[in-house]
Order: sequence, then C-alpha cells, then structure tokens
Amino acid sequence: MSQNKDLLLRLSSLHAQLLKRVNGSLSVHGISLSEIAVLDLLDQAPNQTLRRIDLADQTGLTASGITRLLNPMEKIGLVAKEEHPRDARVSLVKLTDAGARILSEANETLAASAERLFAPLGDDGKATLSDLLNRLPGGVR
Amino acid sequence: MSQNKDLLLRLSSLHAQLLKRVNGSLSVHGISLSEIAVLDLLDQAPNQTLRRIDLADQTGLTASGITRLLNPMEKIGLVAKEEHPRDARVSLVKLTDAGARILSEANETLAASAERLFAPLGDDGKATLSDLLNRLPGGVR
DNA sequence: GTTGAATTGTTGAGTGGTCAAGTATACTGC
DNA sequence: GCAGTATACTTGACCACTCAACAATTCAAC
Repeated sequence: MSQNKDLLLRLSSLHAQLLKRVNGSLSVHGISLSEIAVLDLLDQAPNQTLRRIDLADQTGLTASGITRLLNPMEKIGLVAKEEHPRDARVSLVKLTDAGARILSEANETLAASAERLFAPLGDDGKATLSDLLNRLPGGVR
Repeated sequence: MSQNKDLLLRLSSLHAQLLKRVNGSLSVHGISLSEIAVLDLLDQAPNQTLRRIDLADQTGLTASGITRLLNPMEKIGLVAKEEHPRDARVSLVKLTDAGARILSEANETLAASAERLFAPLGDDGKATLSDLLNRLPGGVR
C-alpha cells in the first residue's frame, strides 16, 4: 500500500539495528557513534571549530542534546570550549589533540564496521544510496 | 575518504530528523512511530497476532523494549495478550478492534507525513531506496 | 538608544529506549 | 526421565536523548 510509510518504518528499524551493532563494536574505544559524529564534524571544520548549534543541526540532535553530549567530552579533554570574538551568545567547540587522536583510532573501527554493514550494496549501490540520502532533508554532510 | 562511514553518519542524522518530524505530526493521535510500527506489523500478521520477540526483531527494538512499549498499549486496549497453545513461554499479542481503528486513523497522518518527506526522491527514487534498504540486515518488511 | 523579536545555549523533568540478570518453560541427547 | 542448554519474556538500574521554560545576548526598526 503506502510505499512511503513502509520506507519510513523500514528506515527506522534499520537504524535501530545498525546503531546497536556499531555502538557495540565502538565500545572498546569508550565512545559512541554520536560522539564520533561530533568529533568528525569538528575535524572537517575550518580551524576544527564549530558552534554548538551547527553541531546540533548536522548531527540531527537538539541543542540541548549537544550540551549534554559535550559535557563529559569536555571534561575528558576531547574538545575545548572557546568564546566567539563578536557574539557572546555562542560558545565555540574546538577539537583538541587528544580528541583528534581518539577520533582517528575510533575511525578505523568505525570504518571497518560500516564496510561490513554496507557490503551487500556493492560500490555502486552505496553511491546510489548516498545520492538518495542527500536529496532528503537534514544535515549536509 | 570513508564512504561507508559517511553513509552511516548521514543515515543516523537523517533518522533523527525524520523521527522528530513524524512523531510531531503523529502526536495528535497520542501515538508514537514505534507504536504504529507494532500495530502495523500486527495488522499484517496472520490472525493479527504475533509473538513479542517477532515484534522485537522486525521493529529493531529489543525484547525488553517491546515489553515496555506494549504495557501501556495493552492497558489502553490497543492490543491484547493471548497464550500460545503449545508453548507457555511465549505471550502472543493480538491487535484489538480499537487498535485497528487507531491504526487506520494514524496511518492517514503518517502516510501524508511520509509522502511529504520522501517527495524529493520521486517515485523511482523511492523504489530504488526501498530496494537498497532491503538488501541490508534487519527486519523483513 | 529603546523596544520587540530572534538566536544561542543551558537546565529540570520526562520519555523511550538499552543492558544484564533472573524466571519460567521447552528442547536435546543420553 | 534427567542434565544441560537454549528460548521467551520481565524487571531494576541506567542512559541518551527530547521538550518546555529560561537567561543572555544580538539584531532590526524606528
């Protein structure tokens, strides 16, 4: 019947399962997928720095989710808080050296895990999927 | 770099955003996407009855998640608990008339919402996406 | 330069799940 | 028919968020 509805439900089920597997294999690094997502975004950003709200937009979390996610990361020293020179509302987040190191370690695990998961699609399947996902709303990766 | 990793992160971000929008529009029915997923699976099942563990597998939740999700649904009368005739371990879940009614109401909202969300893909984009998702692990829809 | 609206971020309370452990039942091989 | 293992489900403790309300700051118009 409703192709759209089935697509949505299938996507949701898939996400739940991928998340469990990935976080499972990631747990040896003591880090979660959300945390990697943040570190990864920072790593790619100019000066390795972003506003918290941009992190929220691009991860799909809320601003408050980002606050709570970053708190422990900041205490462990993976990221550092900085002031915005011209806008006192924003609090900038910068990737630290320690954060970059953890990221590169965890990235290997993640890449291997992701490769296994998406293997059934083949290279062109992945390219097609990537293309389709990018037509949908949400964070621009 | 890692196409696989980006795919995974993109999927995760997308899911978070879709979920918020859909649950938002669904809230007028006092029901969540997970609940619809369960009702929908029951509706399609023979005798509109399933074991809890099958619901878990097909939704991507854990058995314990299903227990907690069904508890209030049972109290409100959307589903009913039944015994398995030959296996006392399993507790069967059956869609009630009330549940079916709520489902069909919520389905309209959901279908409309899903249609809006996936519109950018076009009909063949949706078909391709559906095909790709079905090659990945997880609940068989 | 003041007023009103918008933006950024944080916090308390709540929700929707997970995980690990436990209970009850069923299956398997001997 | 008994021992050991596997399966179905529930429960307590916890975690990862969300939402609504808030404070602080900035912007826009006049």
